[in-house]
Amino acid sequence: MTAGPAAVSASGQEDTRTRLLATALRLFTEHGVEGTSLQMIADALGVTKAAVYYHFKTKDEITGAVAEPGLRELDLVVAEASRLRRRGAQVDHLLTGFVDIVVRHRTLVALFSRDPGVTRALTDSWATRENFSVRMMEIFTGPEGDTNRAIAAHAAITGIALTGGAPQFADLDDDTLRAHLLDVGRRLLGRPRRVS
Amino acid sequence: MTAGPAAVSASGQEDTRTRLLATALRLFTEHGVEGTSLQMIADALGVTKAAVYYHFKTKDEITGAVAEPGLRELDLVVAEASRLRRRGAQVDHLLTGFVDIVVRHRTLVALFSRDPGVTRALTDSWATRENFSVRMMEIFTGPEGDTNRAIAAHAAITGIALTGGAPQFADLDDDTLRAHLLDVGRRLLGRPRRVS
DNA sequence: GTCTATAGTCTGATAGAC
DNA sequence: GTCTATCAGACTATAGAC
Repeated sequence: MTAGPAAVSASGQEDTRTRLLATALRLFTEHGVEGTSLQMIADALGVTKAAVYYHFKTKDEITGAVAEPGLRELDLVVAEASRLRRRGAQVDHLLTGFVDIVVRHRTLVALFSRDPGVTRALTDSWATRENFSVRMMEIFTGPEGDTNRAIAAHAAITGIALTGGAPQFADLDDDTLRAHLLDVGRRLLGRPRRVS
Repeated sequence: MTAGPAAVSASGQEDTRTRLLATALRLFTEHGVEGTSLQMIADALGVTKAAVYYHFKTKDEITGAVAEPGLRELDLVVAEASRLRRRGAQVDHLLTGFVDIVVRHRTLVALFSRDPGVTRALTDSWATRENFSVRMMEIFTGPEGDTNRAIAAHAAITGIALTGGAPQFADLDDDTLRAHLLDVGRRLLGRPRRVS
């Protein structure tokens, strides 16, 4: 008996929950959080609305559960970067970590980079998307508060997130996408680039 | 009697319509198109829902009217760029034109760069946001179909649009914002940069 | 664990008075 | 040109059977 993630006693439950979250993410990406109803999620899963409510008490809870893994990883990477001594190392660590999260989650980071519905749903449970944005901007921009750097950093974050989640690049394998997104970040943040 | 735009015989009407569109844009930016109800628009204007319906038959019509001026200008700039002979000139014209539109409309371009509700509302009347994205990508990326260039171009478009519409840069005057956004575009598209 | 049935609210939209 | 009043339908969410 190989223990699955968080080894559930009864089988199937964790699977339905996972399928539900994957379906919700897909629909959220396609129609936006506010544009996606519980009915749409239920229909796509082939179950009823009430079945969805068995797994999650509210729609906001679904939104939170969809966003959680990405936000958790992002939180970790930002914290790690903050602890580094040299600023160049901070920027490099945050950039590579951020790009890696974008690539592995694809549409998810793009979703909460742009959807007001996600922010609204998470204002209580998480410290808001804006908080991540601010902390990342501080590291990328540096203490000087230079406007040009701030705008470049903002463009890097949004550009990487939305491009990594764009459907037209969905076919690219992780390594290829990661390399190109890193290149985007290095250009905008003024970091040394590898051979392209 | 100085003729206003499209000189309306009765006064006041054009003004209410303009106020309505400005209010709608603000709310759309804040809550997303699907997250904004006609009730919210009416309340913000201090009128009733029925008063809103006097000016526009449907919500989609409001969305279309909000997006129209930006899309019209974008369409023009893309067409102008296409007619140029040298590829470098095409890229430069499209970049400066795009940045200029972003700066003058601020939140608007960010809105239809990211909100699925806008795309859905305009699938009939306009040839869809995707069409603009494709045409811009063709010019920015070039005929070779290089993946690195395509990703850089996509990041440039989304990064410029979302950064230009970001609330944290709303205080910057047009010239400053334009210069920095141009810099972002030139870095990503590999165009020569002026002195920073 | 998934269902039916339904409550209660809000939506976009219409008709018609002023 | 803006209002009141109202519509049918969709929404989130709940209660309780199986």
